[in-house]
Amino acid sequence: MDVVSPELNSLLPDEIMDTEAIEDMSHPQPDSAVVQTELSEDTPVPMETDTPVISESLSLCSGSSSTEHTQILTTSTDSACSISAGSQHPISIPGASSPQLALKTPTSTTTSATKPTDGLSGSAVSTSGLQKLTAPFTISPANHQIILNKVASSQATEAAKTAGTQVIKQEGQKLLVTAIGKSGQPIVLQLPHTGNKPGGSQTLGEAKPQTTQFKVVTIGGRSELKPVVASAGNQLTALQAQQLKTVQISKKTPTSSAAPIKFIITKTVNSKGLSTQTAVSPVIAGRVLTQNSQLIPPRTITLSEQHNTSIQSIPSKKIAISPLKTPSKVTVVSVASPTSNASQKSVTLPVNVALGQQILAVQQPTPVSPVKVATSQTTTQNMKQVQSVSVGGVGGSQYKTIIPIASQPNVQQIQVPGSRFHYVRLVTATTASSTGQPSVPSTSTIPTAKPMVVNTGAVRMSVPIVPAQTIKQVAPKPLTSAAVVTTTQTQQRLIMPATPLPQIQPNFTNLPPGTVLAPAPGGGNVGYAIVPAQYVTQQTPFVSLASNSSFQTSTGVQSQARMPLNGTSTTETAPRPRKPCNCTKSQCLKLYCDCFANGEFCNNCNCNNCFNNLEHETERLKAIKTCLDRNPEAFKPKIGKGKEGESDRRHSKGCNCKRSGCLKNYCECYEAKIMCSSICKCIGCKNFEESPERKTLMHLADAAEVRVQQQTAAKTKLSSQISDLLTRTTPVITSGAGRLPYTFVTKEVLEATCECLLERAKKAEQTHQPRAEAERLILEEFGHCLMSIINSAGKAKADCASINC
DNA sequence: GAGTTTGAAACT
DNA sequence: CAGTTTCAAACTC
Repeated sequence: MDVVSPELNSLLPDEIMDTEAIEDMSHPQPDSAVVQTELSEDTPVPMETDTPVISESLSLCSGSSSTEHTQILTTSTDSACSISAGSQHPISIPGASSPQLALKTPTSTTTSATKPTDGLSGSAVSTSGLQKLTAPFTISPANHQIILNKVASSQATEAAKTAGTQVIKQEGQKLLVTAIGKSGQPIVLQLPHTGNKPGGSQTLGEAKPQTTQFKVVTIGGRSELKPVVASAGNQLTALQAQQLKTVQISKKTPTSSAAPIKFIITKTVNSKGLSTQTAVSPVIAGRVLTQNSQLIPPRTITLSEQHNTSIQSIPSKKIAISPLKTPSKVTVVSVASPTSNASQKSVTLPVNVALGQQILAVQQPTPVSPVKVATSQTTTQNMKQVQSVSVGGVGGSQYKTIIPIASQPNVQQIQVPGSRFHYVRLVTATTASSTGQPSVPSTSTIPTAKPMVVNTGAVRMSVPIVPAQTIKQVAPKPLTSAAVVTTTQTQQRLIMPATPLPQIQPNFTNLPPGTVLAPAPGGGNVGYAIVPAQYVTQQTPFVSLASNSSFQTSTGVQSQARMPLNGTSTTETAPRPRKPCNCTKSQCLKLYCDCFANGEFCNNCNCNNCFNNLEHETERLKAIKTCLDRNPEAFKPKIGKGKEGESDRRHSKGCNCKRSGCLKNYCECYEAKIMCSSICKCIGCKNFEESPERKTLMHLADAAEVRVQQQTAAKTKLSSQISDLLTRTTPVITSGAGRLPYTFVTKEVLEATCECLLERAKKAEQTHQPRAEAERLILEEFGHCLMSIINSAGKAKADCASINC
């Protein structure tokens, strides 16, 4: 069930990691169920919960009962990893009954939870030979927190540090678990299954490994398949600004041991973001390992949180995942399940988790029910179920899709021209015979494609990162789309980072697309690849795969991807054709390079000394880190959501044009076809709503576009006519008895046709027709000639047939 | 296609 | 943070 390797966890940026363990329950409880959490034996773990969001939702709240082992644990170093109070954290797990498990912080409607006296207290305990949570903890519903160190004093903290223990401290309305453990020492929290205590929190009972378990918080540590594991790596302390908070949620279905459901939700929380950053972009990575049983209803897990700390002042508002808040959206899609068969690989997304502005869509093998993504919009919006995964770049918005990769299959990195991101194809090197040729009619071949086979051997997921030298880059031709190829194998490989760079802690949300997150070593067999949603939407029939015929495309993602997003059809989100770069000095490792800036590998570019490829993965990663250090938003789309009342889209930083009047493509605003906003620092800007120059340009551009469209339509029509002609004549020619001679279009016929065309041209010239009109007339005449030829051919065939009869 | 202009990115 | 330099794309001829 591991999702992110410790190494990668260390690389994860500060904004996203919020470790929350959520375990899907085999027997979902009704509303207002109390989630029973246990850190260890006799050690109750308070659960911050709240009222249920909707019916069929299981609320993990202190005032509710639950049979599930659920734990929300945040480990971070000096950072405030929090489950925002006042915000909902609904989690819905697709299932047959479609129950939803909702994690919410107490709202104003939850009176019981707001009573400080309702809090639980106890001692955090951890075993398994790992570090223990020795600090006492307390559930403080009033603060919407779980306080493990009830003595949340500096002395306690220092003592905990000295003891090398983990301290969960209270900080405002945040659930904070400070990982101060020894470096590399994982914190293991065992959450034995216990019964529910409806109506309030309760002391946790004995641990029951056989029951549902949670795997919580793996930071730097190697998470094993233990009930609850919380580990803190020393890498976290390397950058205080970047903290990790990881929650891994696993479920064991009592009814089906073979179908455990495990969720891993990771999010880094930037301590700075608590105060200043407005665009905390948590990343949720979830996966349903083996939820193959048809008896298990798909469930949707939806997590919502307020990602903007400034909103914390708003009490008990359901904030959430507002795609509108930022253009970035991360979709986590579980591509395949180890036990799923071919049919199961397709289509449905069993679990969709929307957290913050990201959507977690964990693909489920079972196509039983439609995927639901519960997204709670801003404060005025409650949970909103939408189709999952249908994400796509809109107007520069960047949507990332994290696809948990089924184990075993190799990963092929696919460069799709025109796309902002890299695509990762999962292939199974050992199942070539089973997978067969992709079901994609390859209208375009990829002779130059370099299929990247990441090591054909069985590679355990304990190998967090595939060495760069073991992979090759796929370079499909333009107009081709890559496909995520999934197999039923149990292992997988990943692309990036190809070289472990523990010292690098890139912002996970800002990781360039194409990054494949490695699962935690030894922890599981699933990985996550950040794949642009565009990729999903670009699943076109003419997807051309590499020469390796063993690859098999996953149609499931395709179908999902075609779903419109925000009312925008996939056709509207068609990626712009990426132009090849021409970098000469930057080695394509600086943001000067559009390829690099877009998170793409250079492909079919004209650059010199390019390092933006897998062969220079190390340098590339360093460059990414450098860029992120310089600007954490470096890889985020520049065109984001504007403030209310302003245009929907605006440049995140604004332009600084001085001489172009912001009416040339030098201006990033104009290039993005948006008007300059108040944040622009441009001089002599003419790119505003009422600008006559802008209107003129717009009109000209529109006229040009219309003309291009007309020409394209004419060409298309002509091509179609010619194609139709060929299809109608070819059978005649090659149909044996009814065969017409190839010489049907004789020299005389050609000459006559040319004469007709010339005559039409002369007439057009004599009548002083415009050139375009003349061309149209000539083409029209040509069409008539063709039709005459066709008709004659048909008559000849009929005559021939009559003679034969 | 070469040269110029431009503004973002990088650097100091 | 401001000024300067570098860089590659956009643009012009």
